[in-house]
Amino acid sequence: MSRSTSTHSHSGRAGDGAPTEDLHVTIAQRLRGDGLRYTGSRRKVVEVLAATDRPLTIPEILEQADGLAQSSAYRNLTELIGVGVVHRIVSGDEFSHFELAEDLTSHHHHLVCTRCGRVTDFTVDDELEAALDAALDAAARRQGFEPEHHRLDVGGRCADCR
Amino acid sequence: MSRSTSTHSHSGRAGDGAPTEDLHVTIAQRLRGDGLRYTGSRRKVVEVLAATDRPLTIPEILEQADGLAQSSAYRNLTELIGVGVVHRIVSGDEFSHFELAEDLTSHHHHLVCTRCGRVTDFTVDDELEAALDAALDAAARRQGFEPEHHRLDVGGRCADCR
DNA sequence: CTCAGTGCAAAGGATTTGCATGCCG
DNA sequence: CGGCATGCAAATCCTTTGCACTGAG
Repeated sequence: MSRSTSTHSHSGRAGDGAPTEDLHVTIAQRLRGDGLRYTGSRRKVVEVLAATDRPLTIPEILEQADGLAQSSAYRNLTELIGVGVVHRIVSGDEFSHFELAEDLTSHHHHLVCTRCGRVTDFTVDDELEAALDAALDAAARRQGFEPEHHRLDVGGRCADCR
Repeated sequence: MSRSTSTHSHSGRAGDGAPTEDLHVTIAQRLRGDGLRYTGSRRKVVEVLAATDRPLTIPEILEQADGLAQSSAYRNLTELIGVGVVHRIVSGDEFSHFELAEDLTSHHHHLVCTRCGRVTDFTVDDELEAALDAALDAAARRQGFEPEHHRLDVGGRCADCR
């Protein structure tokens, strides 16, 4: 839960200095809670994900995590997903995209380019989000469904592919 | 493209009699427009999808399309998707789910069970849907993104898996 | 020391594709 | 008849897994 107290909402850059150090502390704790270690590889993966403002694919992650084996990347991500630190996005037929879990960043949605597959984040007005949440909850329960989260993707052409 | 002028929105059941006959006419036309044929296999696939009220997987489709080869089912679905008659849903790691395109049915969203993978349809209030649509459009364009459609999925536990 | 983590290579599994044949128009 | 459609089997390709070794506590 711990809504990260990070001063800035991880605008884009970062991933190095100390501003996000508490992020790593939080993650280390969650992993430890499951008897897992926050190794250099895992931290590197997290740093790569934290340094960008959009979900990344395995190839993109490996590109920045010098020397990390592909299988290790997949395994690390699986563990991180297991402790709720990372979220996986499946969008299309290509590679899956990975991002830090929303409770480590903030609730947002995705713009998925139907041409190049690129995924970008975006948010909607809080008020609308609340109304949406309430409506979804009601509609789901009406069918005996217990809602846990919602995912809102907008498909279309990104600025580069228009 | 071509906002179909189909009169009714095909409620749910059906798939046999004549009430949905114009659905097949529409589909046949779209296929023909691309030099493709509306064969028995393809019609069968469409009938299976039209006869249910939720997206189906390839195994589920094959179960009802007696004798159809798996590769043909995939190929038929690919062609049908190509002419905008069928839509593919990727939700998780398992099989993809397929459903008739929204302009042949009606705009709706999905409840995806995180345990058994089952996908069910649901809709939200028209007013909220309109507000949502406007907000998404604005947010997308703000990033130079040309929105084409939106997909709203709610993850959670279905009635059987609670 | 002990056990989780890692790399490498092989296995898995949903989906795609090559090829010869069947069938609609 | 000509070309799309279909089956079957083999190939793809992202992702997972087996195994032996390395490393952190």
